[in-house]
Amino acid sequence: MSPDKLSRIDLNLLVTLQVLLEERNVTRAAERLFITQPAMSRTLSRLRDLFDDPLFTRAARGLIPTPRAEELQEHLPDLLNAVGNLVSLTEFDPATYEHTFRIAVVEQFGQSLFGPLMAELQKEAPNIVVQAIEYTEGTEDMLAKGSIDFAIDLEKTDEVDIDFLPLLSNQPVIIAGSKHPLASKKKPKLQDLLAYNYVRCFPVDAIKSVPVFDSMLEELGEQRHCFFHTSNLLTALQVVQNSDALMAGPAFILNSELLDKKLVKIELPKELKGMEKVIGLAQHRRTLTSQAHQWLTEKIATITAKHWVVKRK
DNA sequence: GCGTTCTAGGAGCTATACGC
DNA sequence: GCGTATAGCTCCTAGAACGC
Repeated sequence: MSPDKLSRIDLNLLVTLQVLLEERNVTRAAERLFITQPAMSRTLSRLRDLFDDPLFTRAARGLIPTPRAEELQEHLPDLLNAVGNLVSLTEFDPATYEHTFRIAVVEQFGQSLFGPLMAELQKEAPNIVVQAIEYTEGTEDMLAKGSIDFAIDLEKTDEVDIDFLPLLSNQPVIIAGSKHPLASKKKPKLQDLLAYNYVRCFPVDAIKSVPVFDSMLEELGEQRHCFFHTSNLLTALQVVQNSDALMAGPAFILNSELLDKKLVKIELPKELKGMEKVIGLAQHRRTLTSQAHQWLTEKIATITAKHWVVKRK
């Protein structure tokens, strides 16, 4: 049935039909619903128009349902219960809540987020499913259209319908192989860093988005040469480990177990120190009042505050 | 744009006719 | 006689029209 036809159906008609089917008597059905017998008779008339069926035939005592009415009687209780549940469903309970959340995230961040997040969800909200979507150029549009729920974003958008919750300030770190010439240099200069190739670990499709390190260099009128692009952190670290290339990433990447002794952190030159970018959680405004989204937002904020702090220097 | 008035339609009421 | 259907009425509400 089309939505316009559906909109013409008065839900009260179905409630009345249910009572009529139970009582099989117009007068008693009217008493149960606190209306007069003629009013109930008129409602029955409207029900007959709606279903294009007499629904009941008169008998010496009360009414006898037609086959169509008996058929409706099989479905009405479940239907009315479902409507009742829909209306009264106001309390969010993570233990029973069923939903699939889609979160767009740059993999470097996803590495440190989804492990602890899913561990908590498994315990507290076992019916919630999370789909991690790779951050791309179209992520903002997807957020606006509702095809994703959240995006771990590198900067606040100008889009008025997108809410941005700051999670942490991010100062990138430079990773290199342990035998890299800069590994032992205590105070490398900016030009020292720019003399080497870089591995760009960032979504390859996000052409217009600029990694934090690149935007910092832009502010200084500099740029780096990236000779390898990948969105896969493990692959990126493998390339760094087996070449003299450098890689810039968020500071909490130092917590990653993927960083073994074959990789070291390079000191940032003084020009880059103190230049930070805020990473935040973006979501469309229409989900701000959703208890489930609020709950997950708090979880993500708590986890990032706990796990995105650098433990390893 | 906002508030007031008018109007049409829906729903319930009483009284009463009709059917089983 | 009991229960249902209908007629005619009133009341309420939403939308349109109008004036400020």
